[in-house]
Amino acid sequence: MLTKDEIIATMSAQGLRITDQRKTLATLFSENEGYLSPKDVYEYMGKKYSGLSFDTVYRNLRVMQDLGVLEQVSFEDGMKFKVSCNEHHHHHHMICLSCQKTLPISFCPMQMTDPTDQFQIVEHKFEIFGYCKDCQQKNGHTESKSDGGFRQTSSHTHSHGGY
Amino acid sequence: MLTKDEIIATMSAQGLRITDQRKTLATLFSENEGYLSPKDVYEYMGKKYSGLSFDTVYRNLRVMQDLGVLEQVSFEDGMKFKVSCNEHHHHHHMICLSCQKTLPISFCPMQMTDPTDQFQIVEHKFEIFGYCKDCQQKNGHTESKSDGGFRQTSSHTHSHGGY
DNA sequence: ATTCATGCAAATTGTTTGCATGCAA
DNA sequence: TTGCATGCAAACAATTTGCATGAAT
Repeated sequence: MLTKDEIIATMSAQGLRITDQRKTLATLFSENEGYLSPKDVYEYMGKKYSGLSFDTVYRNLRVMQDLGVLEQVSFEDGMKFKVSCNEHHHHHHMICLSCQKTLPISFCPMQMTDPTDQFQIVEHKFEIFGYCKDCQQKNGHTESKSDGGFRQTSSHTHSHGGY
Repeated sequence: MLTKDEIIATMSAQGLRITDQRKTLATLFSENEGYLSPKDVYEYMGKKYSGLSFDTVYRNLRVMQDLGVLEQVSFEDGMKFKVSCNEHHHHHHMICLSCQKTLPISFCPMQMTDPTDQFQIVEHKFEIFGYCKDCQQKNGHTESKSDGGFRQTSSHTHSHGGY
């Protein structure tokens, strides 16, 4: 993941001004491995900046995502942001359903071309959801399938069959 | 995919009333393999029902998704709905970036357990995006990576490397 | 006849935009 | 000092809710 300094350096290199808010944003995202909603960010920042406005949060999130220091992902309950990986090789993610931490995995199932040849493949998505070591211990998530946590999209989420 | 009659039968079996609008919804989704936004549905239905209101569309989409006859997926540009697959085995999807048609694929990359053993795996998502045969011919989508079509989430969408 | 579905209006929430002021460079 | 960043207000879009009426059972 990008560090705070890498984030700031990138923004500065692109001609953006390094305001105090943006420093705080860089810190927040570099120290938090999970996904954050605009509201999460607003509430966190609001503790430090009394007159904070939502539109500035949105603007900065947008700017940082355009710059590539943040990644934007749409979840069922809206858009969320996380700091970009700086790994330059192709990789996928394991996402914790409890703390939303994401771990990169280098395994990619997409080595083959489409066996049916029906499709011109452009891109793919492969994500694993579960509970990370920390959250397994903290919350005793040993039952699995507890529906409490959020989850990305509902596509074929209904459990037909094992994994 | 579920047929119109299967959709209606399911709704009826659950005690829902089969109104004319709901019949039309069943027809619309059973005859359309792609994802539809609430607005898409509203506009289509509006042609037939002059006084149609948006909230009824939302209510029916919600009801049908709760019943399991529709699947709801969050895209970058909002929620979309498609008729459920009635295939009961575990499977994944290839989604056309042009017409949004979805084809089931039986290949599942998730046969192995987590090699790093860091994660208690609960579920996973594997989706392939591209252009189906029809759209390749119609639109000459041979270049690939044209950014015109919609695309689900932006997670590791930035193209670093091949597949 | 009962109960649920619908339309209407309004409320809520999420997000964007225009403009004047303030601050980083 | 100059232009971008911010706060404020307002616009806009997506979605939900309360209530009275109408239709399916």
